[in-house]
Parts: sequence; C-alpha cells; structure tokens
Amino acid sequence: MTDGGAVGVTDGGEAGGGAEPVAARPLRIATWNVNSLRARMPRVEEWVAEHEPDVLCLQETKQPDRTFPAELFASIGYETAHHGDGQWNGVAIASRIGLVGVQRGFGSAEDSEGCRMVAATCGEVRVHSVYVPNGRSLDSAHYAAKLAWLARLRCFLGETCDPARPVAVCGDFNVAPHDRDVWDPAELVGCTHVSGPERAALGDVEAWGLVDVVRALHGDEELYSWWDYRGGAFHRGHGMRIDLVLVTRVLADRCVGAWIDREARKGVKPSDHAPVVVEIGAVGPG
DNA sequence: ATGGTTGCGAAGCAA
Repeated sequence: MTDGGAVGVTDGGEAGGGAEPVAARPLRIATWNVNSLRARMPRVEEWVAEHEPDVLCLQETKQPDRTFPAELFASIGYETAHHGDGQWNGVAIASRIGLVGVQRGFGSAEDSEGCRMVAATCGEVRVHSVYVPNGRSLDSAHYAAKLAWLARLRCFLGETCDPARPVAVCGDFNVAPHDRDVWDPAELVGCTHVSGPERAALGDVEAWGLVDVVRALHGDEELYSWWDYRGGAFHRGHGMRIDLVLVTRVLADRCVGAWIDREARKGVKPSDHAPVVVEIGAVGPG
C-alpha cells in the first residue's frame, strides 16, 4: 500500500511584506551504488555535505537492517529507510524532506533475488531505490532472473503508482540502455548489461511512463556511471552508464539539471560507481 | 595471457 502522498516542499513559499520572492532551490535527488556502506560511509558523509541532496538512494549497502547507520544519517538531517538482510545487496533511501509510506521489496516471491528495492514517499515524490540483479552471464540462471526482476518492477509500478504523478525510480539497473552508454560496444558483444533482452526489459519499465532524464538533458554526450576497479578502467575511460534516475513526465518537465559526479570515482577508496544527480524545479507558470 | 581490483569474511565468491 502506498500513500501516493502529495506533501509539497514548502521552503521559500510566498514572499510577504514586499520582499523579493526567494527562488525555491530545486529538489535534488541522487542515487549512488556505494559498494558497501561500511567501507564507504566516510565518502558518503563527505559527498552529502558537499552536494546536499534532498533525497539520496543507495545501493549495495551490504549489511542487515540492524547495522545500518540510521543514527548517523539522522545526525546530519536525514530520515532513512533500509532494506538489507545480510552481507549482499541492500538498498536504502535517505531523505531530509520527509520519508513516509516505506515499502521493502515487492511483497512477493519474485523478490527472492535479495533485498533490491525499497520505496518511500519523500515530499511530493514516490521514490524507489533499486538494485537490479547483475545477471552474471547470458547463459546463467541469474540472467533469466534479472529479466524476471525487471518485469516484476514494471508490474509493481503499475500496481502501486500512477504515471501521472511524481514518481522516481533510481538506482543501479545493471543495464546500459544504449550502445552510446558503453565505452566500446564491440568489446561487449555477448556480455550482460548490453544485450537486447535486457534493454527491452528496461525499455518496458520506461514505457510505463518514465524518462531517463540524465540522457534526455545531455544528447549523445559520453556519460558513464560505473568503471571496473581492474585494469585502470576509470583512467582509460572504460565505463558504462548503468546507474539511472527515471522519473515520470511531470517531474521530467520540471528537470533543471542532471549529471553524474565523476569526481566521486576519484580519490581514496572510491566506490566503483559514481553518484547520479537530478534537480527538479518548483512547479510554476514557467 | 581466462588476467585485473575491491569487499565480503577469513577461502573463494560476487561484481
């Protein structure tokens, strides 16, 4: 059950007494596969302090709920919802604009691939943090499970959300939507993340009513969100764009910025993924 | 050249 809440973000608001209207800061939604929150928490704290997301979706926290650092997030102003049951997978949402109506998993047997989805209403937006199964290889049972999981996500959205309302589906999709989203398509023929069935399954999710806003705002620009730790892949530009923020049209039409923070892939003990950020402007006459 | 790196947990497995 979701509340589909319509709680507005009310910073700014009416400017009274003849003062200049204060432009509302856009809503900033980010997603980041941190590849272990325990290993990455210092980097996450640093990043949050610098970029001040209103909502931050996390994937691969790699811990059970009982060790999730909810108090630490609270101390820096964020409510959190976490869905994790062990040392693998694990997803979370951190929000400083409210967090209600938490749902962990799809509530069905199809979630047996692990803790890979948590949803909550943050301000006016129904937010989903997803970690799509990797698939391992095209001939693996895990690949079939990946396709089934994406199909289940599509059904779940149809069952629980309205594409005419503000909805965001954020996370590590483990699919590069297009050949331009990988450093060398020829190198990856026969590999997961780029296969036709995976792209079709992702396309079905988007066809529910979601827009890939980072790509929408950047044309054919080279954009990657993940680089293998091995072989100097980051330095060599061998990346893929597999971390996405998908939003419904009402949000896409208000999107005033969208980017991938490559800086977060540098420095001491980085995740192999970079954060993806989108900014949603206030509703207005335009 | 079936490599390479990181995180899990304490030997390989997963990514």
